[in-house]
Amino acid sequence: MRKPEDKVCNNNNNKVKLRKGLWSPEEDEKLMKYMLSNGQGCWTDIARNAGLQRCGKSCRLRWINYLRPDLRRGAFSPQEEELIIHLHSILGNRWSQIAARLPGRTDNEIKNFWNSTLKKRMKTAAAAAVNSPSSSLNNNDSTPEPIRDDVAGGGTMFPVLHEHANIDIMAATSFLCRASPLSSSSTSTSTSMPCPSVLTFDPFPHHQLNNPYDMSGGAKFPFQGGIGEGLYGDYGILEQGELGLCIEDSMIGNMRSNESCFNNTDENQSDMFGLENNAIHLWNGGEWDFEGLIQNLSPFPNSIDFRVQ
DNA sequence: AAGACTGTCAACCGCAGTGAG
DNA sequence: TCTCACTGCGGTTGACAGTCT
Repeated sequence: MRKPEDKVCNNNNNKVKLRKGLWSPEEDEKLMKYMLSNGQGCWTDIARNAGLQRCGKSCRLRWINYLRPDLRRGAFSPQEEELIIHLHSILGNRWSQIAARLPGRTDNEIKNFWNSTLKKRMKTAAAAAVNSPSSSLNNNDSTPEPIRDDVAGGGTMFPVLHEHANIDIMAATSFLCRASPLSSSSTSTSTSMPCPSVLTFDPFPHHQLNNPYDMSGGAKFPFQGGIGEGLYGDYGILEQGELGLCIEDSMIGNMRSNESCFNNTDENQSDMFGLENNAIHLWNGGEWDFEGLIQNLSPFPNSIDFRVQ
């Protein structure tokens, strides 16, 4: 925690000493009273009108992260933990978006929780999975080991398999499945390594989510830029320009599966998709892109069977 | 008991996006 | 079109608390 300190700032041409550091109960009370009676507005004005020697930015942060009446305080529930893990596997470090799906929780809170607790837990779980005797990665079979980013190094939770000329979709999906720390159906956080009955993986690494794929001029290779972190669950979220690809794990053995590929071209919204009865269900009306997928999967085993549901 | 180490979390910083003038 | 203020976001810092040695 920072000690309160004063800083001389030029605020509206007036030399005003702005306080920094921890908020005192008196400051909290001033801000709370002002916000409850006047509501949200320009934070610079709020800071001034509430009689606080704080910058607007500091007031905003204090209100959002601590004073807001609708904040849910206390430890994260197991359900919340699982949701955070799941959402992070989809959204990456987009804490505000994750927080938006957890009522009463702030992005700062979730970020802290992730960095202090969940990241370590996931790393441990992933290491255990890789070191597991049952892991194919330790087997001396002929399956080439996918190249992966380290969990910490990549800043992401799950292994990232990069596109390489000889990447093997079978090995990749198998790897993701075995390395997955989460069950697709479990409702409780688990550190065991169940193999999900349905494996969904996101072909795009999280760091590319802000750079939606350019779908102009034909579909892009869905693994372009790397096979990304897995979406371990029975639903997911597609942002604009993202393709989704789902493979039913139980069919990996003979490389025949119920597959779908779609992309979301709506810049204003995310698409939820889910799996049910081996079919992909898409809400909000994403645009299917089977031709592109099939075309772009041509370098891969042709025994994969894609069907429109 | 005390110092070292580690975890937690509030708050700051810098950057990017946006809108008004 | 440009500038500037404001807002929101993610990364980082640093103080305190708890645990370990």
